[in-house]
Amino acid sequence: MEETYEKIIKAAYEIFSTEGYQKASINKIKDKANVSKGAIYHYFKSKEELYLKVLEYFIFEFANTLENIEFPDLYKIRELGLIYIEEYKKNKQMQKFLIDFFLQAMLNKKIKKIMNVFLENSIALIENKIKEMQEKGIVDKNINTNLLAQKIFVTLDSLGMYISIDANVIKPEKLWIDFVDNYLKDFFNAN
Amino acid sequence: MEETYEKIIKAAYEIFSTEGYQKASINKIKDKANVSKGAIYHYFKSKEELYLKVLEYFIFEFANTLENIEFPDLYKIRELGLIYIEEYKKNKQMQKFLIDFFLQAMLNKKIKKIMNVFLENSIALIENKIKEMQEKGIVDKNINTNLLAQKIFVTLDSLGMYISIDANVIKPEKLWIDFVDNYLKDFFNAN
Amino acid sequence: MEETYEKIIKAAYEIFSTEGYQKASINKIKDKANVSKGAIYHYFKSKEELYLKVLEYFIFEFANTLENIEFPDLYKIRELGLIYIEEYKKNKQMQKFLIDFFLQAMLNKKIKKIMNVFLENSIALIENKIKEMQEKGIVDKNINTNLLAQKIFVTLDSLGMYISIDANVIKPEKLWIDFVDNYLKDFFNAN
Amino acid sequence: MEETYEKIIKAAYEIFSTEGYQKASINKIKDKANVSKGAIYHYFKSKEELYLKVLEYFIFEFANTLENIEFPDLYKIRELGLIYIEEYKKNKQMQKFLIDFFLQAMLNKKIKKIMNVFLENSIALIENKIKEMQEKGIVDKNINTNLLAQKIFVTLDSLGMYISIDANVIKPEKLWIDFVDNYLKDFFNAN
DNA sequence: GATGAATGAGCTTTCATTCAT
DNA sequence: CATGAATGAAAGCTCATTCAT
Repeated sequence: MEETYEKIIKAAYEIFSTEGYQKASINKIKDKANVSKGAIYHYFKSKEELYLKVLEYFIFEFANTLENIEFPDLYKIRELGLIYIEEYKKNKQMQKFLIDFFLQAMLNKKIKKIMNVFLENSIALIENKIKEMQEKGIVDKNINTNLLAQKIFVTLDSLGMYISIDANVIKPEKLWIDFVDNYLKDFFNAN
Repeated sequence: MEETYEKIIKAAYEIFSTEGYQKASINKIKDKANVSKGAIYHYFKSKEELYLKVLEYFIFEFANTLENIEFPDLYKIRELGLIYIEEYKKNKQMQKFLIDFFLQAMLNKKIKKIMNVFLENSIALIENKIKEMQEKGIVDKNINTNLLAQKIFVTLDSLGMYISIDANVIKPEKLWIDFVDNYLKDFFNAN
Repeated sequence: MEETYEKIIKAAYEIFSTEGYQKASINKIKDKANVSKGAIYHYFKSKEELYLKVLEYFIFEFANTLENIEFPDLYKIRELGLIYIEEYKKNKQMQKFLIDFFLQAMLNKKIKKIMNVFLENSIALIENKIKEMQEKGIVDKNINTNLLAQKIFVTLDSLGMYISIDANVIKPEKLWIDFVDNYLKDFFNAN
Repeated sequence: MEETYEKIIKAAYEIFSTEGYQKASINKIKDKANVSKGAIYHYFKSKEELYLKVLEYFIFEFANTLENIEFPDLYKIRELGLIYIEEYKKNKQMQKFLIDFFLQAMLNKKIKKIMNVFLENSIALIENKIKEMQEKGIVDKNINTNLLAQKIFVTLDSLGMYISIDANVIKPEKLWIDFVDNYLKDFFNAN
């Protein structure tokens, strides 16, 4: 059944995101998924391949979430950021997975490639949203949409990182509000 | 001799920063350091303790570098950032080490504590530089120096991360110049 | 297959009884059993657990042997003791295992518990034999059967110990005959 | 100074008697003795030699204790045994050391030799006490003094063993009283 | 599809011992 | 006399992977 495949992917995602790729073991994954070791090797030829498939799943979910976010106006963006930060504080798992994804990208060329595609897609998605807003006249037509998208992505990404390690010197909400008010607002048309 | 201790620390730093904490093995470290396994365990009671000592060493070096950087004026800051980016592209080791430091901070409470101290100190150092500039009249007296320090640190840190994974969608130089010209310049007094 | 499990138990019993728990190594056991290290850890989660399972096996065998011994009359008991001493002199392995079992019981609470159960069962077995003899009128009806059982067990156990270290000042046969003639005979009914 | 030598012997005795020979490590001994590793190897050429010297020390102390015990009459012997059992219940260290001594005697020929000498001397000491009592007319002149000495030694030794593992099926006091009243009394002259 | 027995390399760590100082 | 740095073999154990069933 395809059920087994999905059970493995989900269990693997959980273990990878709590332990990191290296420390995660096939044994823990099989226990979490409640399948046999053989079942895992039936669907995935190695731990690395399993990780790559989990990355695919993660990236797909991530893109989906991103796609469904609406950026109607500057005020809403500020609100959304704060909600997103709140979410992060509750669920640090995704951020753990992401940071390990970065680390593995440094150590493994295949993963580096996937990371690049992931970044490209994420930024393209944000850029598209910005372009839609340009068409609606919300955002200034003369700006470099790609650079703005990069900026937004990098800002959210780095905030998430500091949240996930409970860095108490870094104040994500303040940085976010500052970012929106002192930076983003310049690209929005006054209404 | 203290020589052996330092040889181990330096070799460990190299191995940890190329392989990450989990994948790094005492065997590889001993080979790199050209010492015996026993020598490592003579100085460090476990792999974890060795890592903690390497962190200390890393943080000390990092603070030293930070302290010696001069921020005379906005133009120079822009230049310095670009040089720093160039350096990073050549030597990705430190950034790899830093990202693994983040990951380990998520998985291990002792390391999380050290990470917090590291962030506090780094931001305090930057804040001091900004205060000096305020006294010299270079920077606006009314700004929140701590938030600005956070901002600078977070920006440099996240750029370093994307550099180290050769993320080609992210253009660190452009983001840096944009950051200086559209954000930092507001805090500087016009001359 | 169950075969492997048994091969490991038997090899482990041999190594444990010739080297003692601490000196016995998984490597020696795996070589003796002709299995891989992984196979051992597939069946037993640690060296300690393996030892506990070997204890189980040993205790089962011991109880079996005890149960099959017949104590028809005083004369036969004296004979049986001598045969048993002769057996011991030839095969010191069991006694070595037993003495190490005692030592480990002092150092490890789990083993101490097992030792207690082992002693209880052994003494209960002997006590039952004595009660049967009471019913047949061979043994005096008024004696404390439990104390007598303790006495017999302790005597045999301590003799075995001195045999296994080839203590030449201790004469097990003489002590045994003395025990039967000067102590046991008082509990038997004259015929 | 000779002080160091003695500090090592005493620390080694403590560690050997709490951990057993195999598990005891030179490191733990040096920490307990508060001396350097080199100091240990200055006085003892190996762990084995150290153990042999500790055995010497132990045997000397044991003989001393034995020698100072007085056996004036049967009633006192019974009392003494009970006191001795009480002592054992409080301090199990010596018994632990003794049982490990037995185990090591099975595994190592040098230790086996020492064990034999130890047993010979202990039994000889007891035998001498019995002979003194014979001369005083307390004990029957026609008995086999050596066998009686063996009997007493074996009984006390085995009781100590069961005490040290907290064997709750074995009742040392009852066994001792039984031993005195049903066995020993036959060898004493009526008064 | 799925199981889990089995492998063996490699892991971290301990340890008795040596030796220059 | 005494130190403690250094060694390297061997310990218990983990783990990704293979494969017969």
